[in-house]
Amino acid sequence: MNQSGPAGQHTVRRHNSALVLNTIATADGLSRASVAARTGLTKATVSSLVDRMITAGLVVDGGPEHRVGRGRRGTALSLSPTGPHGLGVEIGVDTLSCALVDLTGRVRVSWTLEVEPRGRTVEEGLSQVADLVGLAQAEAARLGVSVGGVGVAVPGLVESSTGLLRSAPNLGWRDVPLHTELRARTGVTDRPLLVGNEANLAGLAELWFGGREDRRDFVHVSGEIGIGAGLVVSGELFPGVRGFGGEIGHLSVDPAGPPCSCGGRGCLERLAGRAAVLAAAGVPAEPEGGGGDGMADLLGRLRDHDAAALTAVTDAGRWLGIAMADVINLVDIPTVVLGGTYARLEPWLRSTLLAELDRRVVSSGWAPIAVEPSVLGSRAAVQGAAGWVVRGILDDPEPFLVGPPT
Amino acid sequence: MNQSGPAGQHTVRRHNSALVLNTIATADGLSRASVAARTGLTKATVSSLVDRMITAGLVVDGGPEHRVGRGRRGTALSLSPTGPHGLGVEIGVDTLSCALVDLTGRVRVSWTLEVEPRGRTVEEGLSQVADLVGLAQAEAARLGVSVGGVGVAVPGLVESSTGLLRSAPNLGWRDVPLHTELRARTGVTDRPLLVGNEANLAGLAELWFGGREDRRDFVHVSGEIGIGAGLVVSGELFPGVRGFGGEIGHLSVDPAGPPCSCGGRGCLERLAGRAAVLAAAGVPAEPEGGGGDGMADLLGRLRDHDAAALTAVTDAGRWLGIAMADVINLVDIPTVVLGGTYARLEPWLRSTLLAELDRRVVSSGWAPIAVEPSVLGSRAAVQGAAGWVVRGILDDPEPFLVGPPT
DNA sequence: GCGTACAAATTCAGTCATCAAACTATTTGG
DNA sequence: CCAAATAGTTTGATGACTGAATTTGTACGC
Repeated sequence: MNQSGPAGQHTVRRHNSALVLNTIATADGLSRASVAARTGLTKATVSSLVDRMITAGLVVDGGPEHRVGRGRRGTALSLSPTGPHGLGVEIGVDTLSCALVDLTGRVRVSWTLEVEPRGRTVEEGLSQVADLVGLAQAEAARLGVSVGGVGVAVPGLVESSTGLLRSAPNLGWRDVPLHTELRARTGVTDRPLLVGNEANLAGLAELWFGGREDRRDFVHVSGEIGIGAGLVVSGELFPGVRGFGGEIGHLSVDPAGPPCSCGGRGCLERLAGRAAVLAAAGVPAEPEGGGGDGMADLLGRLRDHDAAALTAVTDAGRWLGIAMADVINLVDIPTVVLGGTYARLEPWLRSTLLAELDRRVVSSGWAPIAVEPSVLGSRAAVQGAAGWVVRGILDDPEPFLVGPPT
Repeated sequence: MNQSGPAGQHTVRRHNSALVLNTIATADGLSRASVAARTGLTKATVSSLVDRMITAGLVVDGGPEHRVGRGRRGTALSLSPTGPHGLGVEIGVDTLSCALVDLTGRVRVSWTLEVEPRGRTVEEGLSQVADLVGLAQAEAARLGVSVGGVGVAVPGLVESSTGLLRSAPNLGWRDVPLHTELRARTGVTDRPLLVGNEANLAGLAELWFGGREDRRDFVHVSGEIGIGAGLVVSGELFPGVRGFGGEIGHLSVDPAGPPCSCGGRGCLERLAGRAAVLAAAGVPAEPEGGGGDGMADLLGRLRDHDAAALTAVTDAGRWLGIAMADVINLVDIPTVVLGGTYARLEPWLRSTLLAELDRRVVSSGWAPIAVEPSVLGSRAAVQGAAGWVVRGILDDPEPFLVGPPT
């Protein structure tokens, strides 16, 4: 049983509102009649629901549609570009990013701040985030749109029930009550403020904005400084019980391998993480303070067929393959999407990765596994964070639909 | 969006019926008033719903409750022991089991047939199953109860959308359309006939009948001939996209380890499976045709503090720990339940297993992991299969609640 | 140029499940 | 023996959907 409460007519309304709004979202420009046909609701019901959404400013009633044949033309419905926006923030290791995204998923404005990497105190970090949110809210006001909520992406383990950041090794943060702190500092108290893991949100961004409406099941691997993953199943994130899911960085791919900072041995991150790959390829170490772009260097070497670079990357593909095989055997997902750094390395990783998958995945015989590079760039996580808010609205628009004055 | 269809009043009824029935199921002997209080529904609504369930024979109106204090006594409601039963079947390697389970989860009758291990053709196997189902149906008729559906547990990969058994190495079966075949052979066409993986169903059995109503999140490891797992999250099985989830038998715990029949190297099953542990402990090989009980032998040696046996089992615990750490890092589950063979070995496995978990699980620092032996015996999978049917009824009783004649 | 066929959208009565509140039934405490 | 408390039923109101009829708008045929 879905431990949910009692249902009443309002529940029906809620459900159908979401259904109609999502239908409009996935197929822009539908008429009321087509929405009715697609959803199985009556034209009358759809009209009633759509009217409320129009008065609430979530949907706009465009001009008449273009269609051949006789009969009256329907009016094209679309998500309102001036409806509530999602505000996404990403707390990166050396950047702080922010984006305003409208209901259709389009990025309206985005900022990226270079910040002092590491060594930042929690206090500094939080006030920087609060400032940025304030800036974005001002911008939203200038654009004349409201902010429907704030989503925050963090490179660490976030307890979903409390919004507590348990551990973010790359930031050097531990046990920071992000949700409470940011509510207080940003003054966002009457709208959702969501905090989530950066890799998970990047996965969701890929789902929503990656142009793969057909693919509703995949693992999105995002290799930035650490390695994380987002498991997307049936078009929804699978975050695990407390929200710590998808932590593939410390899957043990070689129990006899080199020791890792986490205490284990032969962790994926230690063997196929950015630092490990660059080192194995012989790329000079990146200075701690940022600046040097080892990845560009590596890509150059790969294009020049540098032997060490090629070996380093194909080896990484092998380790990644072992880890992904584990993931697929465990949660049975047919597609691997390579994001972050791995997206750019995909051409060179691909063959060894696929070879390991074919060999190790129990179901590979009759259900081949697809490997694809992500189409989103480094902004995936911010977009995911903002999109999270937008999704929340589309999936439950009821709070925005004030009762009609009648 | 939960790609579900339109909602109407009937949807509300459905939801609330399930809610009320589940409330009665989890707390036997409640009165209508208490159900109303717990669910948040009105007394009037609860009365109306309960009445339908009583006329449908799902619920019985017991005598007045015993309670101190003033006020009228309520009438105790319980699940009807003569309501529809779940019929579970387990196709094992050398056994064929079957059980009739009532709505409360009690096993009413159960059979176990020893059958020729392996070498059985699909044809033979299927007709044996059909015969057994026929037998059980006859018994149900004799008891005067109806069969609400049939659940079948198989040691192999079952595609959940089609009920196709893709592969069952230990049976030697491949690509058997179990669902269609069994529908045809058993004549069960108007009631659900569900086919699922044995390890997954054992996990569900642990959830429903293991007396752990509080624990709604765990991995259940069942080590019989092969090693499988059931991931239970928020009180529901997580079967993966196509139903092949939980295949931990071929997680690679040692990439440089011995080759496995699956083509990989150092698979968990190869290192910590029953055969491997027995061999490492120096227990004489079990004859192919069954008979010898190597496990009893092993347990004897363990109690006698036999060095080889102890090392074999603690090593297995270590391998299992590596695999479980991967599982937990990936899907973030706080509890490991050891079922099947491992339940009996738990006292000896425990410490090395826990040690690996503590070391490798990223979240172990602030969220300790519990390890517990299963309380269910070898009948777990059959019970799970039967319980699956019962759950289906409790979670959607509507089909059984014929409209009142009024 | 005009009527007819056709499709979109709205209107309105009907249905149905919930709720709130009043009412009946039962039991205890004073 | 009555007042207070609790269980369960009855009744009318509310709200959301449906289905059919109606209105509005567009194109095609003559």
